[in-house]
Amino acid sequence: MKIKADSKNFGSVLRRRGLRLTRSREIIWEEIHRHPEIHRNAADIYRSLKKKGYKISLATIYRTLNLFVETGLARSEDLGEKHSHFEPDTPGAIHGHLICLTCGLVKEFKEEKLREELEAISHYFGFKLSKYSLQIFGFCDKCSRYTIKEKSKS
Amino acid sequence: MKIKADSKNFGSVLRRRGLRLTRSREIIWEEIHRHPEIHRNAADIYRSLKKKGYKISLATIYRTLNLFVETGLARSEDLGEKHSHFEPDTPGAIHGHLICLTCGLVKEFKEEKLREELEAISHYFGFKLSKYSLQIFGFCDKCSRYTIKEKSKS
DNA sequence: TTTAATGCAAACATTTTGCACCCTG
DNA sequence: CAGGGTGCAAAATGTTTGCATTAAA
Repeated sequence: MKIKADSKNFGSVLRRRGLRLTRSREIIWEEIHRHPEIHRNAADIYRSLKKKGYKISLATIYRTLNLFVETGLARSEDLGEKHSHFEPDTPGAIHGHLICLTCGLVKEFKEEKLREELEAISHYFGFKLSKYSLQIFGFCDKCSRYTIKEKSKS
Repeated sequence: MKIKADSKNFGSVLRRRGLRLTRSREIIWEEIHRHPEIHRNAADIYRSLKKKGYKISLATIYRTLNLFVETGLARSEDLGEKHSHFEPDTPGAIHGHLICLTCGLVKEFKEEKLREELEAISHYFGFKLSKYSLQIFGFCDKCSRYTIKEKSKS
């Protein structure tokens, strides 16, 4: 838990851009750091904060998350559902996701070799890699033990 | 152009499932095969067919594309825009996309080594790989020659 | 104080759906 | 000619935005 250190960095990133460090932004920042491995969507975050007694509108959640993404403080991922999922963006934390098509389990993985390979591919096609998004869909250990596959309702 | 052969397969896939081979389905099938490398969204396909004189509703386009995806005849990709893009799904054609953040150019690539690597990663985490989705965002050769980067309006 | 940030509701964009009618098998 | 397929319009979803109000700096 180095939320403190992150928070400090978070504040300075905003200040450097002339943006304000508001209570709402702090709360949302802390919320997405609480379980960074669980990539949450805007509505989840909204409900979660409401339950904790914070009255932050969904519009503000969206504006704040987008602002985090634009300033490089967070990233937005498409995990095969219709909404976006958000996660803190720590430098060098580029990774992929394994997603179970049965139970919806999401597991992060990070492979340095893979990163090098993607950079080589980009280079080969004359592209300058900026970021990548990699999702592997399949069936997790537990779910692939059963023959009957049911659709998860995400 | 082996649309003919594909069409035949297309018909039998439907029949095998007790689905009907309608004119609409044929037209949409041919349309997504016309330039399979250009991944198009539902609205594009709708406009394109309308221009050609086919009166197929957007609802049918969606229902048909979803049906194609469910039966494994096509795949749906998220290329960083708010809508989905569709492409024919030929077996073994699993690939990634390089997407230029400036001009929107989309280039497909296929790397056998990469596929093996992803399979190894899945295996390591106890996942059975079913499909994957890989997007590399960056700047294409042409666009990275200019220092001033403008946002594309996709 | 001044101007960015917020809440609210309305607007948007994309995709899905209910229902009456149509057409394939 | 029965049941799946289609068009149309309405609904559902996820996200953005205009505007008046609030609150950082």
